[in-house]
Amino acid sequence: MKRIADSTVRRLSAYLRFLEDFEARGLSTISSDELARRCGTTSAQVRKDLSFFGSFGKRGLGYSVPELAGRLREILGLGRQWKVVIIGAGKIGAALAQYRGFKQRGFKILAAYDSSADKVGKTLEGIAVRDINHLEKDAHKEPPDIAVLAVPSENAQAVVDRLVRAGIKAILNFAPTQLQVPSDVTVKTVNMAMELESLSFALTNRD
Amino acid sequence: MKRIADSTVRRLSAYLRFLEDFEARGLSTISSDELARRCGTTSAQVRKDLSFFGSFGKRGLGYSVPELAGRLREILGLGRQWKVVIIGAGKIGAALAQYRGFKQRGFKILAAYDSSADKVGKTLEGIAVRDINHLEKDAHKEPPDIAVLAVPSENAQAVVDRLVRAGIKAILNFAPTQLQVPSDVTVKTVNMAMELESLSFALTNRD
DNA sequence: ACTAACTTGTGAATGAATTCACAAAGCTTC
DNA sequence: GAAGCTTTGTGAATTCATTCACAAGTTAGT
Repeated sequence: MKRIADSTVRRLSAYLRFLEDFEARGLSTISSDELARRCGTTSAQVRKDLSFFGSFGKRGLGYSVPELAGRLREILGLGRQWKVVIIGAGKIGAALAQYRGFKQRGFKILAAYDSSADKVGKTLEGIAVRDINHLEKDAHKEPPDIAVLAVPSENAQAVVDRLVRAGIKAILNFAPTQLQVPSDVTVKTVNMAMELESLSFALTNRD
Repeated sequence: MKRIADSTVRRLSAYLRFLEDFEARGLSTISSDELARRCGTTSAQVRKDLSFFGSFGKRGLGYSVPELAGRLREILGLGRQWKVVIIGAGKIGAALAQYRGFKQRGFKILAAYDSSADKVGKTLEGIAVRDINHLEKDAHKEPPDIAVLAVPSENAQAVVDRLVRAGIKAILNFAPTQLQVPSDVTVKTVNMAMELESLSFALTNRD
């Protein structure tokens, strides 16, 4: 299959979110034009994005909302349950542990890990905080698919090396640092500082 | 000035973060090649990114670390203090209030706002939680530059409309929804669900 | 002062993503 | 079943971003 751009995947995700709202309101079809308006893009873009995966619409009519939502879930790999571990039970880790979106979208949090003695053994929103040294053994018993990395920048690369050795192929990184991983491991970085600086740039350089 | 791509701005932000580390270690010059390696890009990309704003390096030698860091701060608009308000004192709002990066980068949090009676009047990490109905009056006295939006999706657009009317030109949005704003207002959206779904897609569609 | 080794800055070339534009196909009305 | 209105799917054209490649400037060694 042709390589799909990251920007395309992000839009598919936006389309799905909107379709789920739309479906809940009982509406059964939608045109690329309306979907585009609601998701901040253009109808041509919507159709091009979908065309990479097949043709799901009816000319003259539009798309069946439940069918398109189902196709998008399938494309995005949301048909199955993904197993997630959270690394780092500090402030960000704790905030993530209570984030509802994981369960809603079929992401199951297996455990959180930390190295500090005053966190290990506690629970965060029903999630056990385990000693980071149990990571490899636990991962061997029940391999996680995704690791959410919420540790200080200084430790991030060392933890990533362990995660990679433990066989993890997908990392959501909250540490504001560039991570080195082999090419079969996918990393997405969420970086508040970067977003704030983009806004600062935009405010500074507007006409 | 020529329009600068968002991807460029995000890289500048990454370069700056790295230069600050590098400077703290007492190193005084760096080549585009090393900067690129540390930030996950190429030397040509580094030089092209910088060339939009001037020429800061010395041929044969590289860049002065403190000078380049200074230029980047200037370009990114970090020379001044930006005033920030947080809208929504729920879990995400509370997590953001304690985020150190704001102060570190010169972003001053003026206040948090919420509509629920059991939050208003409390403080979050030394930040007053005020009634959302005071927003307009407060903004008139001391106009915020940036609003961080941490309210439920359902309310997000209504709040944004108020923010826009109050004169705010930059919004960092944590609600997983597409916001409508006039073209002179910049929005950056941080969307966990989208990142997770990108990872799910990558795991599902790898060769 | 000359040579060798580096490294920048930048047009030109390439590659990637978005937009255009229109034929093909579906519905509705008469 | 024909005319009129709608909307998809997709090559072609365009716009945007990255990479190439090299002249020009700098340092160091002899």
